[in-house]
Amino acid sequence: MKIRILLANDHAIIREGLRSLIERQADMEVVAETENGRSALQLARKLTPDVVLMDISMPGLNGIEATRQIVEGVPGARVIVLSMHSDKRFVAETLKAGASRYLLKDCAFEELASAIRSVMESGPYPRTRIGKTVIGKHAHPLKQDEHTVIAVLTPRERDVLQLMAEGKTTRNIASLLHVSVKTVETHRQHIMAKLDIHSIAELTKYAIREGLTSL
Amino acid sequence: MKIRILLANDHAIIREGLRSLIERQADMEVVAETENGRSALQLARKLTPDVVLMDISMPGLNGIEATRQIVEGVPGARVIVLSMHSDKRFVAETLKAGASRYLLKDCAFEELASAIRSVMESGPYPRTRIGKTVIGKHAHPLKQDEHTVIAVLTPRERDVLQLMAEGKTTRNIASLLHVSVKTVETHRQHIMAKLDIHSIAELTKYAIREGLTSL
DNA sequence: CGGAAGATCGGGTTATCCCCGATTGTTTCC
DNA sequence: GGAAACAATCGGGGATAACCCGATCTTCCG
Repeated sequence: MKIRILLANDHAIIREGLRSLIERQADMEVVAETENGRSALQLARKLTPDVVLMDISMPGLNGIEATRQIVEGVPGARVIVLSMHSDKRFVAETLKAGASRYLLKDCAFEELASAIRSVMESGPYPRTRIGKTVIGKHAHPLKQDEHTVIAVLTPRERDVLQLMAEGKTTRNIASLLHVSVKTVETHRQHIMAKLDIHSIAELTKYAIREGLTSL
Repeated sequence: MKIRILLANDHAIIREGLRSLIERQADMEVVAETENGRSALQLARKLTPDVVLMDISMPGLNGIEATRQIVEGVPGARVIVLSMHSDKRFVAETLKAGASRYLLKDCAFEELASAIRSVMESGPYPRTRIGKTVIGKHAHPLKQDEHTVIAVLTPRERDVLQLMAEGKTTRNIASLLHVSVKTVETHRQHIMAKLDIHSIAELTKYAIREGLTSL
């Protein structure tokens, strides 16, 4: 019995590409595809696929909300979200909505295929250990945030990083923290050394991902 | 003789999907694929493909600038841009950069295939009637985003902003764009003046919001 | 106690920032 | 068709900030 897959993605050519790749797998088949979240839900109810391959950004019902409703309303259906966003909050939202996996679009198809097989091996409702499973799963595409800011950076360094990511100058930060400019510079150097990030831009992105500042 | 195609797209799984679809066509073959604009240029120079299938948003050199340089530097190469942006100014910029076609990602693969064959039939430089052909193609989803980068910043300034937001230094950007450090500095000043943003951190956030770079 | 880690600062070198101006080519507009 | 505006390119030079080295002091813990 092949793994029955439903494709939900708003770009036709990407759906076709995925379908073409999936159909090369002997143990998988695409039972339907759709371009929006609402019909994804309807098709899932009607066809009860084993796996729904879901995009986040779709017109109408978005991927996260569609995931929530499919997981609740279609027994046995696992949802794998394929997204271009590596933002942690997207990931958290998606998993909270009941998705079994969260993969980035710059993963290889082989990773997707093994993710599909993997969620089939676990039961239909692997939600109890989603946290561990999935966080572990996307450890690589999210480029090693095993060591989150809290683990690696000291409290003072986090203060400095946050202010940097908010666009404050070194001098500004120094006066805000009531220390000398040199101290702030040292903190910044330590931050950059620890994270192996050597530009304000990348540091800002890191801080955003870690929730130290917002867009 | 098959049509020799170079794939440039920053998402691995989309590249694989496109490759899979293209390889089903008897008259086409994928000679190489890459995830960034700069190596697309290098590969195009080295392999002289018939068609470069280009994504707009790519790290390093973006698709528009890569298109410009490929059209100028690789005789006989036609560039077809595959984008998710239906914004008019993106289209205009892309075509001005010398692309032969501008297709949206929600087109069917069949449209892409016929576009590839079509640009092969016209000469290597069919730039004269690009306008009509392509504008007609994506006539449906045109929306004006007045407040985006496109309205305010010039193409070159967007290039610079993107590279800045990716953490490149001024010197680095200068060598990437083949201009002097002074030129990049001027662009940066213009960007900051136009946007009234005066820190790399805030500029990075702006670039992320505007889709010029990702987290 | 000894030693690691955190927070604080300084000196000197290098790079960047920011004001100015200047040239060339293209687009636009009356 | 010519003026005007814009875009892209570069340079000088002084102020500023970042970068790399090291150094002190405290705290905390085995």
